[in-house]
This record gives sequence, C-alpha cells and structure tokens, in this order.
Amino acid sequence: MTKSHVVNPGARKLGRPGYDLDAVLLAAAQTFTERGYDGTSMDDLARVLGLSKSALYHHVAGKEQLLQLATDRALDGLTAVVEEAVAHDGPAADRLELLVRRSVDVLVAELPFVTLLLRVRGNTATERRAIRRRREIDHAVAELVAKAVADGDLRSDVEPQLTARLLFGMVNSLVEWYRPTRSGSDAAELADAVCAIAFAGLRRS
Amino acid sequence: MTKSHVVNPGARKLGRPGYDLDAVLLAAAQTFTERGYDGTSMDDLARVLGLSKSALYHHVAGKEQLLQLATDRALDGLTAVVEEAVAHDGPAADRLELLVRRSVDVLVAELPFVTLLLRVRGNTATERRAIRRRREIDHAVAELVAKAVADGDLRSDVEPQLTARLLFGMVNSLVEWYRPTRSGSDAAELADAVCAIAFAGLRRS
DNA sequence: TTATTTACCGACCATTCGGTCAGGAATCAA
DNA sequence: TTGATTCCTGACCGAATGGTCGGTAAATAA
Repeated sequence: MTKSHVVNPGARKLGRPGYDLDAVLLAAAQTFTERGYDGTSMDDLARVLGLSKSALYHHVAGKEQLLQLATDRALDGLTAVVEEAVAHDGPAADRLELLVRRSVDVLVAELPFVTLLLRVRGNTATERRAIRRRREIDHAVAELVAKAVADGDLRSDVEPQLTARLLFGMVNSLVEWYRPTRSGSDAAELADAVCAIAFAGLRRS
Repeated sequence: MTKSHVVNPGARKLGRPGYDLDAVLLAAAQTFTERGYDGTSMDDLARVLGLSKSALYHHVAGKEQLLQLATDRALDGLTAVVEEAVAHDGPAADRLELLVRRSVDVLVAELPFVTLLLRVRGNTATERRAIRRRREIDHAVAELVAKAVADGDLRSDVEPQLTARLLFGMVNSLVEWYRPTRSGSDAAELADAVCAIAFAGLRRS
C-alpha cells in the first residue's frame, strides 16, 4: 500500500505521527466532490489517504460527520461574506458587488468545501441542515438585491429573487470548471470578469 | 402496497397492462434528481413506482441503463438546439441569444433529465460518456461566443470561453430552483429575464 | 377453453456498505 | 526500559446493494 503520510510541520506532537483531522477533512471534501458523497465509500476514502478504514475511524466519528464538518466550513465562509456585505455602508448595489467579489474569493479559497455544499441533496439530517443554512444565505442575498432595485440602481423588470438566483447561479457555476493554478490567486481577475458580465452585460457598450 | 398503475392511453396493447419504459424512465429521472443517482437504490425506485424490484427489472436492463437513457434524452435535446443555433443565419450574437432562449426551453421541458445530466460525476462509463457529449456541446457554445466577440458585438475584455461558461452557468443554474407551474409555459418569460440580465446586465441602463 | 403475450412477485445471491473491536506499532518522556 | 500517548491494522458484523430466477396474474386472440 502506498503510504503518503502527511507529517505535521513544526510543533512536535506526542505519540505516533500521522494524519490529523484537517488533512482527512480536505481529502474527504475533494473525494466527495469528485465521486459524490454517496458514491464514495469510507474504504475508498481510506485508500485515497493510504490507510485502512479502521484508521480513518480513529480520526472521524463517521461518514456523516465528515460531511457536516466540510459543509460547515463552506457555510461559515459564505455566511461571513454575506454579513460583511450587509453590514457595509454605501448603496445596496455597491454592497452587492462587494458580496459577489467576496463570494468568488471564498469559492476559490474553499473550493472543495463549497463544491460539496452546492451538491448536497437532502438525504440525511446533516444535508437538510446544510440546505437550511444555504437558504438563509440566499434569502439575505435576495433582500440585498431588492434594496438595490428599490434604490433604482438595478433593473426593475426582473423580480429581485429571480435576479438573485441568476446572479449567484452564475457565481456558483464556477465550482463546475474552476481549477486552482499553482501561481497564486487569480480570484481577483475572475471576480472582475464575473462583475463585468453580471452588472454591465455581455454586449459591447 | 399502493399501486398507481399508469395505464397506456388509447391504443390497447397485448398482455397484462402496467408500466411502460417511458413512465419508468420519468420516475427514475425524478428520483435520481431528488436523491442523487448513487443515493437511489433500485428498491427505492421500485417503491416509488409501486411495484417490486424484480418487476422493475422486467422493464429495464439495469440501473446504469436508466441513467444512460435519461442523460441521452437531455443531451439529444441540448444538441438539437445547439445545432439549430449554429446553422441559423444572422450575426453570431443573435444566434447566441437564440441558443440561450432555446436552451431555457429545453431545460424547462426536460427538467428532470437535464438536471440529472448536470449532476453526473463520472463514476461509471455511462457517466463519462455523458460528460464527453456535454463537453462537445460546451465547445460549440464557446466557438459561437468567440465569433460574436470577433464580430465586435460582445465585450472582448473577458475570454470567450470564460464568457461562455459564466453565461451557461447562469442558464443551467435554473435547474436548481425552477419548478414547473400547472399553468402552461412560463419558459418564455424566464428566457426573457435570462437574456435581459445576461446581455444587457443587471444595472439600470 | 386454451394459447400467447406482457407484467408482476417473493425468495434468493454475491458483494459492498458503514461501522466495531481487540490488539500492534511508532513516538516521546521518565 | 518502561509507560503513556497516539496512530494504525486485519478480522469481523449486520444491513443494504444491484441483480437473478422460477413461477404467477391479467389481459387479448384463437
């Protein structure tokens, strides 16, 4: 069996060295994203990490807990940017653009976790909880869009909720094709493109 | 067990009446979409239809065949509109808008099948085949966008492929929230909203 | 009535699933 | 060396999975 132990850097810990929860969680999110949550067995995941299934259970209470931790990480990141945008001062339209840019940042920074979140279906209690938290975020976004429309800064011929859904449908679609580059962050360029197209439209102005 | 036999309308057939492949396929696509392909067992599906698992296997060769038939139906619809748009005459930008409108039509008309297609991961040969066909479609779309940019009708400050991805990321996101209404087709209104936002942008003009 | 055709059922099978358990191996401190 | 701590393994368990098989039920045609 090919072992690729991730030894913890710096601070020595007690006992036999090996994986920690964070490394397991990252691998889990990536594998769940690639093959789907239901399509990934704990044995698959163990093989990816290069250890036995029972060793995996030393780090984690169960499969569902992995999903919980992973989706929470994504949700915490997204909730933070929504709260930031809502609390910010200035016109709602500007705050919405800020929200889009920050959301792209989070998607890029936490890609495997957000991808997993966006694919959750609702089969288990954990999944339904994640969906509930997502809905709260979507609601806050729709409110911000509605404010921007009321301010007269956004087009009023499309329902605010529909606008919000299409806008973030575009933003979130990024998890379908974006893959990180080795050379630092291209999140800013990506956010520029998204904002340009979303706010000013595709057509040459 | 609650039986809800779908008796075939009109033309009488030979033998005991019951389900036909089409009804099974529709239920399969809906259930796969709700719970995920891997998250749906053949027994689950049989229960949804109100019959036994072995009866299900009388209609279908296997689980993977259901996925194949369902994704093919979505891909055939999408391929048709792409070919129509490509073959159409007029400026590329107009053909692109036509493609978006027709795509919305297909998404609405074949919602469970397209939704399933967009969630396919690549675990089986069938899934990989579907993904390959999808890539061909995406490629044709990107070419159309590139032509429209070359014509000077679309903004050139964003890579054509990125533009294509974001545009259809927005279009495809519709499967995440759109639910059919009992009162006929609202596909046209939906397409209007999508085109307005995508081509002219969110901001008031 | 009987033959034919189509649809269905319950019992069964090999495999895989998430998860458990008792113990072994690697590390550090004393 | 010994003990404490942490990480890991192989064997195992009951349940669920995709799929099969022999036989039955309901319809039309002869």
